[in-house]
Amino acid sequence: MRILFMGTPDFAVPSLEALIAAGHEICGVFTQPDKPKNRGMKLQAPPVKECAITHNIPVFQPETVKDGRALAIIQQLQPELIAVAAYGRILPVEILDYPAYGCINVHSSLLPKYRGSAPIHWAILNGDTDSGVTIMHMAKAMDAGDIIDQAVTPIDPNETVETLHDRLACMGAELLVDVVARIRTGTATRTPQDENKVTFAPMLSRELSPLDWNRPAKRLHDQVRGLVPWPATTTDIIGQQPVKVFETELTGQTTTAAPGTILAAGKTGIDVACGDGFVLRIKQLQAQGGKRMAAADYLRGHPIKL
RNA sequence: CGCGGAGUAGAGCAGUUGGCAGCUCGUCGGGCUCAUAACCCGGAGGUCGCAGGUUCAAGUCCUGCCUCCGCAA
Repeated sequence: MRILFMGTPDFAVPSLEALIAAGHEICGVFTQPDKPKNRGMKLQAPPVKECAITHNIPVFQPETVKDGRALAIIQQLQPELIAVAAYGRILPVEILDYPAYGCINVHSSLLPKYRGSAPIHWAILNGDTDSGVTIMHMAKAMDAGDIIDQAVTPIDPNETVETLHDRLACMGAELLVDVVARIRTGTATRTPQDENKVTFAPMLSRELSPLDWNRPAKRLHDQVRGLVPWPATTTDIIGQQPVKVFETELTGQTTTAAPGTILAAGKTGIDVACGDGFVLRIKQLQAQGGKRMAAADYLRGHPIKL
């Protein structure tokens, strides 16, 4: 099938590669413009662009898709289908309506749960035990289109956004190829979303970072797992300056110490009392100006007196 | 030229007004113990990121470069 692909970050790359591998004709790739990023504000190409270039696929990076120029490009490319994965732009109806087979999207949640930009993070932040991917038709409202198919995966109680993200990206790619095949043969179904079950996964911000030790250990553990690698969690109970916490472990031990009390600091990590009386062990952290390291490594240069 | 921090033993850090390169952990050897992520004794391990410069003398001061990290996006 002649497909136009739209996507930007790492999450979208497996989908693009899967479509290519499945033998589809990718007539073009839309991705966000290179942006000044990181130290030195150097221009950085989105991962999808890198991927498209290595496959010699024409790349388009319009500043906006809402003026007529994007549509004009699409009309020239004449895709039968537009496949979108984390493109980061809202498509106007003229574009949604253009391809004969419509526009479909890979979304990293089990819609209608977690519409929005950070579904993977919120699934973990909320302590969900399941997640998944949805392929749906695109509608005017964000992530509100009819569902074509979904795939479920359990969330391990200790896994992080990083591993779930990668897994969902692969699952999404696989399901996307599957759905495209069904669309071609006319066997794809579409199921409207239950509007009563809609929830949203808003963008993350650094305001979510501080760890409140008055909260239960499990909730703090979820917070840590759900915010790596960015914005990560922070605490000021270690050292002079706040440190970022990247990995924790529920020890299952209990304590009567006040929340936020450091109970132990050694080779296994830093044990902290939480609001529900359980102990949370910090295993990996990052001090200001330093790099991410095991708590034990940190302690060698920054001993904690109990 | 967005702002700022940092490169010193395998790891994490300290190193004052330039004056013998240190600490904790690990590692190796030995000892103690029913036992250890325990304790005691001993040892090895450094081109102080790279290249120049100043100096009797540079980890330390000056210049350039490389790499890493935080903020901000």
